Amino acid sequence: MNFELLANTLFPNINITEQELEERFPPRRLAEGAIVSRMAPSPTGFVHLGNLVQGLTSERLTHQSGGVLFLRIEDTDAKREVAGAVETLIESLGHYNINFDEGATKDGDFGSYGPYRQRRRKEIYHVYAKKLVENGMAYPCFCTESELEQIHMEQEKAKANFGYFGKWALWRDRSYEEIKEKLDSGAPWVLRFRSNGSIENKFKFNDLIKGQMTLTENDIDYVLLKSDGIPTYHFAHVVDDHLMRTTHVVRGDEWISTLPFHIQLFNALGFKLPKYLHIGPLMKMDGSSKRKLSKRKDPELALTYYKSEGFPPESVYEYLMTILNSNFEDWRRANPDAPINDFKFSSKKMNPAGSLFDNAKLCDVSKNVISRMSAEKVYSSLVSWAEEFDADFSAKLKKDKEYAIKILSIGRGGKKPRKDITVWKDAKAYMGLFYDEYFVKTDDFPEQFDKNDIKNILNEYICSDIEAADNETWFEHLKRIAEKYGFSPDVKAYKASPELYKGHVGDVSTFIRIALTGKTNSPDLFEITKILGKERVIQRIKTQIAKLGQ
RNA sequence: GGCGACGUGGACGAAAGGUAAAGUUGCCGGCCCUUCAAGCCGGAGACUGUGGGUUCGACUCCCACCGUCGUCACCA
Repeated sequence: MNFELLANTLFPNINITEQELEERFPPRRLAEGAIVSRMAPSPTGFVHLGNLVQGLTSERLTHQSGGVLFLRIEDTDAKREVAGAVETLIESLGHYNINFDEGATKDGDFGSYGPYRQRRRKEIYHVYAKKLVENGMAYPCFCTESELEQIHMEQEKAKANFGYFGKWALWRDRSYEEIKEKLDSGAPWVLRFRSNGSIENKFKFNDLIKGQMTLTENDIDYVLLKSDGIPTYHFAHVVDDHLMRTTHVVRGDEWISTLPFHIQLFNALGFKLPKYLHIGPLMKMDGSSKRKLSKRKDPELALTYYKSEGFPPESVYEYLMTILNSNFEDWRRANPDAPINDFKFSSKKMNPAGSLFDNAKLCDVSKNVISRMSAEKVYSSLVSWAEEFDADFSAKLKKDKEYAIKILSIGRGGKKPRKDITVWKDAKAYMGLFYDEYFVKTDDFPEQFDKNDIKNILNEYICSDIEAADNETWFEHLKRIAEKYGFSPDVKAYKASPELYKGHVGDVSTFIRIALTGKTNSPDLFEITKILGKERVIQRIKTQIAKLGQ
């Protein structure tokens, strides 16, 4: 077989040389140890946690090393492409502080290693496709879909391995004449790799996350170029990551099974193999068994879910960090206020297995993250969330910013801030008591107390100096009221001999709390009183007394 | 079915052959106390998937088995 003739027949119009490409995309001039990595998603419009996990890992690795992070759009499957997907992607990742140094942008490219959309790189792939044909390492295949199905069925029957290889590789060793004839008839064809591997051969491979793995050589003649001349993922990956000078490939571990093929391709093309980091999948409990988070079944896979629930991006980021780097939690405990980028991210600390996604832990992390924010920051984040998901609430917050910030300042600051808000969605219920329109009574008075006692105490309270100078003075009033109605002003005394009292000062404050906030738990009552103001306090309590009178 | 990865308390995960197998989260309880979802203290929960082997000694190394997940497309 004259491979050169075949190559020229297949690719008659190539007018760039490999040499020219090498020169156009020279090795990057970066400091020693600088990592070049990328995100290479398909533009399906669906951005999920897996993307984030992978993006976060690449981002940290590159930027921490003074390297380059770029965005490449794997749009080789036109069927799955969704308009506006690139924009969504950049926005979603930007939301999590993952920003690119180069790559695809909303409507173009930025950087000198492009184009960064694979479909615009068709010519480039063909240079290498032709080279492979010339070297006898690739050949056209004219099998139809149904022929391929037939092969699969026969393999199933024969209990053979699946795939296009060995005697099943129908077009692997056809003559030039046969190929030419098919070609002239206008039959569609794909370009297949001519694998020289054998599944008898195993080899060791070192993955930066999985460690040393034993892999089996690939013996399948995978498709390199689809019938439309667009490469498959495999071919595009190898060509692009070579020309874009990627040093580290971070991707999901579902790719491990085709890794041997990728390695084969790198070798066949004479490219240097990048380092690989294969990340385990995010799992979820489904009944009693684990499974990979699924796009169809699990809304929590989509990044939009976290946004609409009102998880601050920082919370999701920190939670994923606890999963990605096992020493992150220890670091965070030691440095509660340090910027997250001070953490030294290391691929060595990544777990080779897939982890279960734990919503409870995410919530805990989120509570902590929000509790450490300043009231200003909470306010602005909350408002921007509400603008999108709760217009009414957002209007209310914006109408009186100072008031909102006063509310959000309760129990904030100091070493041990309160952790009342987990997600922005919760904020309305938490803050609602300060807005008459949102004020709802959710709890009732404890049944063991006499209604008249409660009424009397509430009455007495609004007659007292409820706007006391300080918390202590205020609490003194409360104690006096308690005493007057047979409640112990001292909790210890009450516990020592409960039979002497109707209750204790804590119960008294519960009455006021329920009347004032509608709930059995709330932040500090004195603080609340100061914010609500005397008139509204009196009004709420009077309303409550009236209700009790019925 | 082939191939591969993974298997430490409910969850996340330390311990890269050496004392009672960290810590976080969740659960339970107590304390504190003007409430609590906060804080403090404590508790339960693991014969490190199973069975062999190497070793003075194994979560750690080797073998087998089991289980879970992934993958076997002109999808990525």
